[in-house]
Amino acid sequence: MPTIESPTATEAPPSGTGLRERKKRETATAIEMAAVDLVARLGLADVTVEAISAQAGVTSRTFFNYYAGKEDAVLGHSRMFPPPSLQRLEFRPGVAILDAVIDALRDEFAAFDFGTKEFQAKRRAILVAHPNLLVSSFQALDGIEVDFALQIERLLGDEGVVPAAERSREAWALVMLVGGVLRLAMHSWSQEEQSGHPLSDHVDIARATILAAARRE
Amino acid sequence: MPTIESPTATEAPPSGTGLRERKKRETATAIEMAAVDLVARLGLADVTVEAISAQAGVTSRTFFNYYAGKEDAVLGHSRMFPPPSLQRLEFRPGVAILDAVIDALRDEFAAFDFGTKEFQAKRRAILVAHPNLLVSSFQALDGIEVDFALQIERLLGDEGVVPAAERSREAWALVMLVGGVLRLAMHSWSQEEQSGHPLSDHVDIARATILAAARRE
DNA sequence: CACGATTCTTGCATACCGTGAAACTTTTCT
DNA sequence: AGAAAAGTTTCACGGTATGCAAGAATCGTG
Repeated sequence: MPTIESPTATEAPPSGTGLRERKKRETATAIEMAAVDLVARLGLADVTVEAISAQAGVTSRTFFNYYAGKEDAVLGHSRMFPPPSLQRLEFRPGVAILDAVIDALRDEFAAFDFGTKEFQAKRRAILVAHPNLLVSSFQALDGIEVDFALQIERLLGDEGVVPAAERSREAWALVMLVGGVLRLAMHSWSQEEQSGHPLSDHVDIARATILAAARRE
Repeated sequence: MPTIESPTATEAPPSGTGLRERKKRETATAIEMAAVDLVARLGLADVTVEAISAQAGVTSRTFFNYYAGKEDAVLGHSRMFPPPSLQRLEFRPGVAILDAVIDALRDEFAAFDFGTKEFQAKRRAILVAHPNLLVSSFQALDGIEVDFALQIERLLGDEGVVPAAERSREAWALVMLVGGVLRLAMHSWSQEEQSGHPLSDHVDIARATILAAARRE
């Protein structure tokens, strides 16, 4: 081995190790910043991938290696980094599955609050001007819902309340509920005047609101 | 008046009158049929707009007059005919707003069941192979959600239960709930083996499932 | 039915999108 | 240092989507 091993590094470093990984992250955020900046100033339609790439200092071909299009770049959904998964989520008695799933997704949402206040404000403005972007946000990220449904079905099995025959339908219902909660949270977050509460607060309120609405009927 | 009035036609015919309107509908369904047929056989990626247009007997330029892309053509979301609106929906005491809204959208869903059994089966197969299409289906149809939220807010005002300050949030929560119900219905409909129950049945089941899931927490 | 007005289709031109393949550069590992 | 792995660039290409102007079909009216 050439260099001295970093201490407590026997465990495989999952990310952030090495220059390569760091540069990848830098490129990803550079593109994301450029995309948010340009789209906030000119509008989604009047910004080309080429312009974003130029401002980020890469070729447009590289852009497409990271993001599938402007929309994903604005939202920060890079192809290079895996989408969230519920694989490691375990059932805990006393914790509602809906809550467990939403909590598990908090980290993903935290990424939306990264950067300066100005940056967040720009992104919020974009989401106000282009509400359709919210749809693809944290929902239907290319089959992610299927994974979610399977994992939730597994949790339902561990819970043991819902009969096996109903679990798939029930799991998909929960997926749709979670999706609704997250989208509502994104909506109120984007509508908020000035930079206010973090997204996680909006998630809590959104969950309470949707559950209350469902119970009112 | 040039021609003899058709009997019982004192009421303004809202649609389907005239040769022009009929031809428009014919062209729209011709494109839709061609799109579903080709995509079912070759897959979404291997079908070009040009191929769909050719099979439908129009130019690709005309195709784009009717649909924004293959996806919309497969789903039957034509630009020529306005998306559903809740403008005319009125509050009725004793009828839950969620139910009223869903009922009002039934007609749109009926359109999904049109055509031969084979045609419906083809479309179901497409939706199984391309679950992402479901996302854009009856949700976020280019700002339709904003209209929905406003109309639901109006209904909430007529109902008079929710305080005014909470109505917007509540309305959006209902929008997300309705969206979840419709998407769940579409999902189970598309997953169904063989041509089975009409979509409206799936809507009823989906609504019950989601509300039950929300109440279980 | 004949006329103008409206509406839809078409063809052309154009810009952008998104991907594959091969050459080249940078990082990693030993 | 040198080979292997990973990332970027260049080039090429087909598909997507829209604007515009000319032409054809339909509608309303006298």
